[in-house]
Amino acid sequence: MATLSDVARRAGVSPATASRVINGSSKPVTDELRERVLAAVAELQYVPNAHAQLLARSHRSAVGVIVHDVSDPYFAEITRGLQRVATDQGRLLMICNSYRDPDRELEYVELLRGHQVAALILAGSGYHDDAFTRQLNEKLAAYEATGGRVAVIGRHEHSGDAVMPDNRTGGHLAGRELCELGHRAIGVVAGPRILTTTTDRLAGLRQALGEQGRELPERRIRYAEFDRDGGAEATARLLDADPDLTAIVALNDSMAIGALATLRSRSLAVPQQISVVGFDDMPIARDVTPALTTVRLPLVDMGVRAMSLVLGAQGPAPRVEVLPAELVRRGTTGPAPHPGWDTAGSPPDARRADTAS
Amino acid sequence: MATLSDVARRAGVSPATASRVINGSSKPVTDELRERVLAAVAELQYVPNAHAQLLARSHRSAVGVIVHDVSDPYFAEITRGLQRVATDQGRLLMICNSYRDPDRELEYVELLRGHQVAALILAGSGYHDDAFTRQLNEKLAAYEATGGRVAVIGRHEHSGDAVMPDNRTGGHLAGRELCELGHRAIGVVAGPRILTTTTDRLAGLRQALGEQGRELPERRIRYAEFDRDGGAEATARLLDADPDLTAIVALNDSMAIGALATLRSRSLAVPQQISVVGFDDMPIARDVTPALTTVRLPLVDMGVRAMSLVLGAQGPAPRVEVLPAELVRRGTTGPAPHPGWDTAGSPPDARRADTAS
DNA sequence: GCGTATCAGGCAAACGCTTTCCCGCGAGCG
DNA sequence: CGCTCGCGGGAAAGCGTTTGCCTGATACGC
Repeated sequence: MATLSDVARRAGVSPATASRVINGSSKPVTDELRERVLAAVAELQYVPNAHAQLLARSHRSAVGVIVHDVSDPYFAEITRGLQRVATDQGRLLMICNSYRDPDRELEYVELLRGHQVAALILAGSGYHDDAFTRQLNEKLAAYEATGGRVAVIGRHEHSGDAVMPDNRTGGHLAGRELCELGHRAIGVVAGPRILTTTTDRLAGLRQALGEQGRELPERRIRYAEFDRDGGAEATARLLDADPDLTAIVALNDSMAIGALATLRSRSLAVPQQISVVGFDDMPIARDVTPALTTVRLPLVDMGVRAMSLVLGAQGPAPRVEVLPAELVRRGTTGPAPHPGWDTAGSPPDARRADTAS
Repeated sequence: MATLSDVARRAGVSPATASRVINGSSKPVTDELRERVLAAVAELQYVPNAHAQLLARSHRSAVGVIVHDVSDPYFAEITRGLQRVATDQGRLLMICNSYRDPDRELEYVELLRGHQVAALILAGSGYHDDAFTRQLNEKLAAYEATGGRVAVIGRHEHSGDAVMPDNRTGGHLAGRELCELGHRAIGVVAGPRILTTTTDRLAGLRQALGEQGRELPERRIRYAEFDRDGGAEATARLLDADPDLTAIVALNDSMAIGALATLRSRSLAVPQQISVVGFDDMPIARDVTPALTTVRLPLVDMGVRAMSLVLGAQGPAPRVEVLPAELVRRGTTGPAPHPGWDTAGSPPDARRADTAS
């Protein structure tokens, strides 16, 4: 690889001058030398060594991002928001997938710190795991102590800046909607119980049912991976145990899509026989049939806010921005097929009052 | 940030020794000193400066990847394959999104070169743009000249190692299938015509029709963005111009999903009134209703192969691996509603011979 | 007891760049 | 005409590591 000195030599100038020309230093350079340097750069196909540059100007500019999985639409949307702000400010993003492995998350914090990122953003649910939470907090504190900025998205265990989707209210919205539609036998297809996102959403749901004097017994909840197949499988287990369910809340849209697949394979009509509510409002939600009723989270905006927090002025106290959840009614929800006084029997095939999308 | 010298000072050893302890050099160090260094590392929360390390040991280890958009399922799958191999070999991946902007692609090649990546993988369609192709080839050649390895996925304009999905045969499969089902009025929802992927798939399709003595006139093709909304819009334009279409080929699954949305909004029954074939077999294809008939590409495998090529032994000649496409029949295709001898009129609503999924 | 082989550990030179500081030169001013 | 000032350009000191090489000490053989 050609180096700066190669360029300088070829142009007949000092490395200092070459450097100044190449990255437009404020120090003036005569046009003639500038030309010569530029010519040399072109001839040698010179590209500065990024590591050497970053070492020399100890000027942190990149931002590190740790998500569970960028290819998961939830994070893809958040990342879009992060990118938008970062690009506007000429920042490079280093994105790492933890695949929901706490250890990997810890490793990535170190890695990114080692890469001298100016800030660190952790997106995605936290874990109910005190040992891990403590470790992570220590690492983040150490990082912040050296001037690094930190923001988290969707996890409350860290004390710094945070952007929080209102998972609890979202769960509440889903619960209330189903109650109002007359559903009583509601099953929940949940993500891993170790995730705070799961428990937060569950708590809101439970509260909504509670307000109607109902309960959400543990036997009506199935925990599985937070993806399509997890949703399919959990739904199957749920139906096996309790075939009279009239509604299912999936704690994210991927799981909801899996739930729909299972329902389809069992020939259960949605929403005539059973209603389904998702969570997140991923883009695909409107394209399944029937279109998915779900709780919308402003994902892109969450990314935008988090990046703004971290690149903006350092606040005196840690700031927490809570972003609202919103119910989006589409085609997978409808009135409960069995009125409350009827607890058994399959729904009459007549009720085809489709609430089309 | 604590530096190696800080650690060394605190442990009462030289930086050399500290370094040796920290990255387990082959050079022996007494247990006592080792302990002291390790203790200092822990106390200071020391993390080595990655840039300094990469500068010092001029040992390229990371691999650069340029894709159109990781959050697009097509690339997400490919990336999964890339990751798998890279992780196995302890390589870090730097992934960049070009968002189908050729200039950005060029920039990223430079950026990654600057970051001293050991290899470069470009995934995603090439462009019908000679000036760009030449420029890219120059840059890649310059990079290879300095010992970098290069592989491309799904583009033939580069002369180095390549992994190619068989787009042409895939298009052919889709075309033949529809012909065999008796479709004559076939519309195409295509991606941007500047992409080689678009034209390759189109060429295969055209050939299949040609073998049946049919044509694919330009008026039955609409070009749009390679995503859901592009597909929806192109389908609308297609139907407006030619309401008698009995089948639509979308050149990728995202577009197919958009096509289905448009058909639904126009109350056209799929596949009874109109058939749809997608391309790629993204995970979501089986979850729309009806499930999408599509041409499967071994996306993960493409990633695996490309990374293996680039990390494996340098071949004498550039290697090209062509991976086969395969038709996956699901629910969106069925026999043409109008027999060939009838060229007008809307389909009789009686033919409900659903080929269920 | 001396010389040599062995071994742990330190010194210092890279790695490729940025940037401060300094120097020489020509112009402007008194 | 001499002095100062401004300006373009170069020398060199880092930035934080790694690592080849050297040194001093210890152990060993003769």
